[in-house]
Amino acid sequence: MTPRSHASRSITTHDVAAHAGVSQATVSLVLGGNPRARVAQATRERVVRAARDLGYRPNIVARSLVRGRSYTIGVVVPELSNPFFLDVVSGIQKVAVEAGYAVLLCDARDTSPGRHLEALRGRQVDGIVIDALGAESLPADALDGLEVVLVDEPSERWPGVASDAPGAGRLAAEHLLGLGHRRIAFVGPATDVHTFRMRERGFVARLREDGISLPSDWLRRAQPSIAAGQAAMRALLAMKDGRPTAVFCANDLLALGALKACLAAGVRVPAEMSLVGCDDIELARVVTPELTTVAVPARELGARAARILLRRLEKPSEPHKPQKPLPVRLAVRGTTARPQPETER
Amino acid sequence: MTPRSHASRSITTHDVAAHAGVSQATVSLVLGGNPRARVAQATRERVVRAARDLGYRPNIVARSLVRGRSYTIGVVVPELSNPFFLDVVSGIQKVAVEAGYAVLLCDARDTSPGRHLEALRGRQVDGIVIDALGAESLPADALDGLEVVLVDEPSERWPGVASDAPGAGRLAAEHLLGLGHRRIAFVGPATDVHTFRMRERGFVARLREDGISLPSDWLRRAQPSIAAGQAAMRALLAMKDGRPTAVFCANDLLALGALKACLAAGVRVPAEMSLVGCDDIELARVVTPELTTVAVPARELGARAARILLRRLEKPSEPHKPQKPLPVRLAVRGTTARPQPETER
DNA sequence: TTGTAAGCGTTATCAC
DNA sequence: GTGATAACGCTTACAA
Repeated sequence: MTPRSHASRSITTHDVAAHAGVSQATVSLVLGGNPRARVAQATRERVVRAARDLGYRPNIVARSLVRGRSYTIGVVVPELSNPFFLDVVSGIQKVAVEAGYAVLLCDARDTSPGRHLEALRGRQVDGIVIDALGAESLPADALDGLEVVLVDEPSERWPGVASDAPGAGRLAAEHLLGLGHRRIAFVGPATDVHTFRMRERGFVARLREDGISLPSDWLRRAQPSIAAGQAAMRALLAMKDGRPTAVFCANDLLALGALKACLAAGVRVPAEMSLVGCDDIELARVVTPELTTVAVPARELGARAARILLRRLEKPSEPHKPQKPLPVRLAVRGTTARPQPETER
Repeated sequence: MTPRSHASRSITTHDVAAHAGVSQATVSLVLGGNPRARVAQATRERVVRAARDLGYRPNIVARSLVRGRSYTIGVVVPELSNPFFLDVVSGIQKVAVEAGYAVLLCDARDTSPGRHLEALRGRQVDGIVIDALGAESLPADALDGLEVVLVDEPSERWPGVASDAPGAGRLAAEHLLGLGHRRIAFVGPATDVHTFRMRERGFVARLREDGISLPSDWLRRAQPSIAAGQAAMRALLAMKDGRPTAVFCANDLLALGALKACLAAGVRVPAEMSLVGCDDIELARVVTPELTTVAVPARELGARAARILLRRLEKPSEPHKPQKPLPVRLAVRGTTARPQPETER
């Protein structure tokens, strides 16, 4: 006959104490995992047995209250429907869960970051990871008294991790240049996201080194979505005085949209149009032809951010030494090729 | 001079009470949102002002402890990387957040459902939504004393919501049959998921009504992933004695993989091969040609599940009246067409 | 109508 | 080593 947890009320340290014939405090000492808790071996065993027999499970809510720490962190991302952010989150989650922290996920698409932050504070989260959301532009006190780590976003106020965004742009430019392209366009998000700006900057800088500049018509702004990428590419294809032979899109979603627009318009990729994306989300290898793109280590970005956050939570004093941006690499696949020898439109 | 929250310790009801010149309990009465709290209008206003001035924010952890409810629910899904589940989750999240609940997301791919459940209990979640995960097969007591709602999974023990899975299969079969296909194959997941089994059943049943049966070679089992769909389709294409002219895949991921395999093998879609998926994830419209599929209302599924769960949390007594399965509908797009007139091979 | 006081389940500081 | 005991911030009878 195993002891039944009668679902009515759950087992507490008091129950365990009674069962083991010790005081409640002793149970807490034994089960609390406090390293410097000196308890006799015999008592310890009795307590552990009793706990196991009764199916004791510590109440984290109560622990949180007294310790003033919830062992929960919040994560705010622009939109989960972009697989890139999902990967970042998955990296965070892995590290956090292993360390005994729970993760409260917030999609800034449903609800404004400010409101998410409010809710997270109410729940006493210990810290927050913010990904590409302009933390600086939040209500000044929205982050007061909270440990914050930023992903892909610079700040002198908080620590963070980032990928090598200018490097990503350069890599894309280099690849296209190496293939022999000279008529090159860029599709970048309209939203003011630091990473995107830097990708653009690196890209343009590298082009300029080879004496190539982007006519303003060939610098399209769009929301970072598939649909917007499609629209941008349609506009590019419709240009009267010749069209580009290659396009770099600031993220894969845009590139996927651009690819779709080309195929829909009967423009062969990569024969008539080369396309380079950025992020290397799983989808990049689902489409045909597979997307040439700059791979960004999303999961690793998330994992590092989480590690930084947890370390700061454990020892708040320790100063943060800024990390080098994570390297990116070019993944050459099916959407890039040399420009056609004689195609002036 | 606005009052500063000195980051050191946050504002409590005591602070507000002192500021307003009332007792702490009164503050709780006013701010606790208790409907039957009778407080004089004047005091109420004083308290509310004080709270606002000080920037008071209720501590949900403390509230949880005393009320025995955490206002947090857990959600366990097979894998977030399948956009279908992400949609379900987003539906849940919307409803939950609006009602003041937080959501703890668990991806069963990282960690076993059993362990997730353990962690969720420790955090005193009030209830759990389990999506397509064989709740019946979990350790019997893993769900004891918890409100549980199931998505896409039958059970007499717990309430749930489901989509019309057999209907989805029938719809797919009907469409293919109507187009004139007779040589039809099926790719279904190897894992024993109820919804998938039902989709298959509905599909096969409808085929049989027209006197068509699936040769066992044409019934391929695969993990519900793009890669597996690709492999399954390759196997189908390699069949010696003629290949099917159409394939129904039990979910979109598989269909996307199948499409990719066809394009890679130079098999024209839909001219030489018709493909039907199921779920209607966003990706279905990203590929070229766009995927014909059976649309399943994922977000609505999630939203309903959450509503059922919340209702049960508010009034645990109320019996649950089983809901009708949510209807699905066919989305005819670019991957289906009449079979080629004279193609025996 | 408002204040007093008793917990909720845990941790942590003391005496014993 | 172990056991009282006092918090943690809040809700909720019950008393005033």
